[in-house]
Amino acid sequence: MSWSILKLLRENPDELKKHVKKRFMDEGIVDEALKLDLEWRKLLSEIQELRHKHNVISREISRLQGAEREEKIKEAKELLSLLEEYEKKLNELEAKREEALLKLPNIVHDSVPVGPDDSYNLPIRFYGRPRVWTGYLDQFRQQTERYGFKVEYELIDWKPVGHADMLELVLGMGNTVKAGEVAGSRFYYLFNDIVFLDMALLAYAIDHLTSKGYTLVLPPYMLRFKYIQGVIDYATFKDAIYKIEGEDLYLIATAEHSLAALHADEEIPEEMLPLKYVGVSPCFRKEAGAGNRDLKGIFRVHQFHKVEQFIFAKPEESWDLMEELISNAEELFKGLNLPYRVVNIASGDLGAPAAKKYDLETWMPAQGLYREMVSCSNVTDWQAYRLKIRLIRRKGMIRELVHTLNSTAIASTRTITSILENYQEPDGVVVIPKALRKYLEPFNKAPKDAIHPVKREKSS
RNA sequence: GCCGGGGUCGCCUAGCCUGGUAGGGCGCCGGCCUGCUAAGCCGGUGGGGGAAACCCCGCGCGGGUUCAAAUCCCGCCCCCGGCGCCA
Repeated sequence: MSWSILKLLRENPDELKKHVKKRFMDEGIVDEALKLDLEWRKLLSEIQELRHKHNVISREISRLQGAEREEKIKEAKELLSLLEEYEKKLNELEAKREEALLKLPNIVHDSVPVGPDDSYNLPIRFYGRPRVWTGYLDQFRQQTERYGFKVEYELIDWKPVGHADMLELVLGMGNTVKAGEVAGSRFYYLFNDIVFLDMALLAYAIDHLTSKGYTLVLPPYMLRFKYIQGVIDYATFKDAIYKIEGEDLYLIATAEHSLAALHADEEIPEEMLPLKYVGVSPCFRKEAGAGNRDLKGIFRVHQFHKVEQFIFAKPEESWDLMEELISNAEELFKGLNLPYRVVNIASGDLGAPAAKKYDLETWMPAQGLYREMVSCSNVTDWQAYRLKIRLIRRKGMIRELVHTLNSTAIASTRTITSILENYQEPDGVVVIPKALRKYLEPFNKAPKDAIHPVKREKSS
């Protein structure tokens, strides 16, 4: 099993450094990993030689009798005490090497824009006709024309109410204050129409993707450390992952995690690939690194529902399949008629697992910004190495690591915020996207055409 | 949670009591043979180190006993059956 990153580390460390440098990470991690790998291999060879000697003697003993036998047993014992020393050193070295290897990020694909942060993210296409409030026209242009795109828009002279105020004040269908008391900030209670909307969004995404042949999965919401470590890097682990006290269990931050683990330690015949899944699960995130960003409302929260696409692929197919994933997500947002752009994420803003990442960002009329709704990554063999997910080539029975890819289909609360802003009328009514009506139909009390502002009996 | 049975190469299985290089079947890969096909025959079929020869490791995971552990001992995980509890 040959991990592309380890191969590159050994054969061309300078090339690997270039990739690390593109991410604006410390190249020292490459030197460190290389050094430890070399030391480990050297010591391993020495130990294997000693073990060999011991094995030879041990086999002799079984054929010997009397004094000769006693002599050999003594010799074997001496070898063992030497080995014990060496092996202790090896174990230490091995742990350090492992740690160093797990720190290595994926390579950066050639098509990824190079830059230290999200300001270098590159929009590659736009869809829809955003509603732009006159006050935001300049910044709208900044987010479109600066990149050479001429995006048609509808100019409006009223400023839409932000999603957070829409939810709690205008519609009266959410309560983050009470949730803050009982659970903390970034939690929420949602009521009635918004809950139906949440469910309808999930059903819409599930329906769309299963129709395309994706296998529907309800996965575990918790995983053991071994598998969590297999799917994310340390930074994500620290910022996002909740632990169950007293148990080796961690709450997933996305169904991606459980879906990746679905084939851990397995060999997949190449003719079975690609394996396409659509998972639905709650997502739990600490948002530890978020500071005060998006503190209001339900845009950035500790728990939400998400429909997630996940593919296990042959390496030669993964880049085409990444395009399939993002276009699936685009179909969903086109269906909702939410104006969006697709952004090629800059090298410095990529997570360690991803070789390339697209975000789908919808226009948020009340913020005057395109905001992330979908994240779509080709992780190549980064997760497969950690989880030991291999494919078998029929020709020659060769085993190699699969590529894994993941993409949001719909994240419920975030998409709701987008709907609250984009489908908002001046009178506070929120029109329901036509594509969702079908999924609201089965419920008597679910809204079908629009969500109406709360009636305030004593208001002026 | 308790009692019992189990976890061996991609899959199935032998070996465990009685410690001494893990055997067989299926599948798959490569080859031979056969006018085609089937059958048959031979070899291969886990991970790692090494330029190679070759060597090391590997029987759910982790420890222990031993010159030597799939095999004996301890802890943990998972599966099956029974009992209990419970949505």
